[in-house]
Amino acid sequence: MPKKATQRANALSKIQAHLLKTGLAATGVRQLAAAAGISDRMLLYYFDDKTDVLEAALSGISANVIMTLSTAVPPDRRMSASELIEMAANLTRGEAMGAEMRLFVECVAAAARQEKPYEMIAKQIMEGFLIWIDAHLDIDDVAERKATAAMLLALIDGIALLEICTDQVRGNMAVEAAVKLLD
Amino acid sequence: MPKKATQRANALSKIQAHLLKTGLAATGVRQLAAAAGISDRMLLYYFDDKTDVLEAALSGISANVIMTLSTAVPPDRRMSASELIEMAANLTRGEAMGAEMRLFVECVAAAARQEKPYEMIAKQIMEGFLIWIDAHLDIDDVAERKATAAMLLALIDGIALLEICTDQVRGNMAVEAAVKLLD
DNA sequence: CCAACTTTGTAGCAGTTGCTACACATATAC
DNA sequence: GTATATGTGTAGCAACTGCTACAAAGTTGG
Repeated sequence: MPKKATQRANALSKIQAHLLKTGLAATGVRQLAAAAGISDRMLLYYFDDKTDVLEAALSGISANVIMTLSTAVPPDRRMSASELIEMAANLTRGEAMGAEMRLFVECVAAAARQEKPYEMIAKQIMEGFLIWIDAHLDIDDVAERKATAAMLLALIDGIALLEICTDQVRGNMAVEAAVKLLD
Repeated sequence: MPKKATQRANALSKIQAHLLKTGLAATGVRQLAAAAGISDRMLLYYFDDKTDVLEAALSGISANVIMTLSTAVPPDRRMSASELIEMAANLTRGEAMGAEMRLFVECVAAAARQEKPYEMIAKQIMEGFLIWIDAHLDIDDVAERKATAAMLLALIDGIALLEICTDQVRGNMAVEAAVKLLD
């Protein structure tokens, strides 16, 4: 059996934990290797290069995010925009996905400057989220549902941004205002 | 007369243009100096260090953003949330502030990892925006107005994020849905 | 005109970056 | 058992980072 593959997987999960905890601040090969508990030499033995590491780690996290979303709500469950925003806010702002959202914002920023592999990852999470919202929105008209989904996603992402810059209080206010308005 | 001060100011404006065009991707001292058309040696003669350069440049841009906002709408003009979101979206997504918003997102991401001086700048812009929204919202109840302002700001920022990751079409959809909903 | 001060170029340091060459070990294949 | 593939440590390279020492040139006040 290929020892390489299992050790690669092992390193990967440690690196994902590291990224979720510290964000994209420490993404040097030596720092990633240290987080995985191995030498940089071995990190680059398990992976092609730095981009390969980050791509694997982040797309794994992205998959987890989608997974978390889809297991949190039964696939056939539909709800109003008001209910949905409340549920989404609870998920994204709580322990379930708080770290992921922060990391996601950093990916989007890196995507803004066309850095690899962040562009792809940011898009992936964004699209996954959009599909999830769309699937659970209780709106028949397709165009209206898609537009509402885009708006709700913007709202969720914006609240994450708001909380990074200010505090959770302001986030609460925004969520409550949105729930009340949409109700 | 202090030649240093004027040349510092000159370098600063060129660096601001550079940042607005290329984002935070090229913020090395040599690259900033090149953007200003001077040697890195001189850049660090006009400024204390790299942080000093970025702080001066970004806080200047931040001031411009606030200025743009306040000159775009007469100070005593109040409007509904619907009108306001439409106006804000026009400003932030158009030529007036598009580049600034992208840069702002990058600052927030850098702020998320507590990098200097981005934390301060991101907060500055966010607060300025919040004040502007609050001042023009036609809602009497203070708590409700503050909550609505937070929500609208989240919406605007979220739309910026959405457009970075996907496209302007999705941004349009989100804006239209928001305007219709708030109306 | 000379001394003091401001401005500028050349060169480079010490640290980090992503990555690799080389050597050696261990395991597997025949 | 010998050859081939897989794994791992040591060392280091070339490019880059922010920053600075040194020296020379220009500018100014007396």
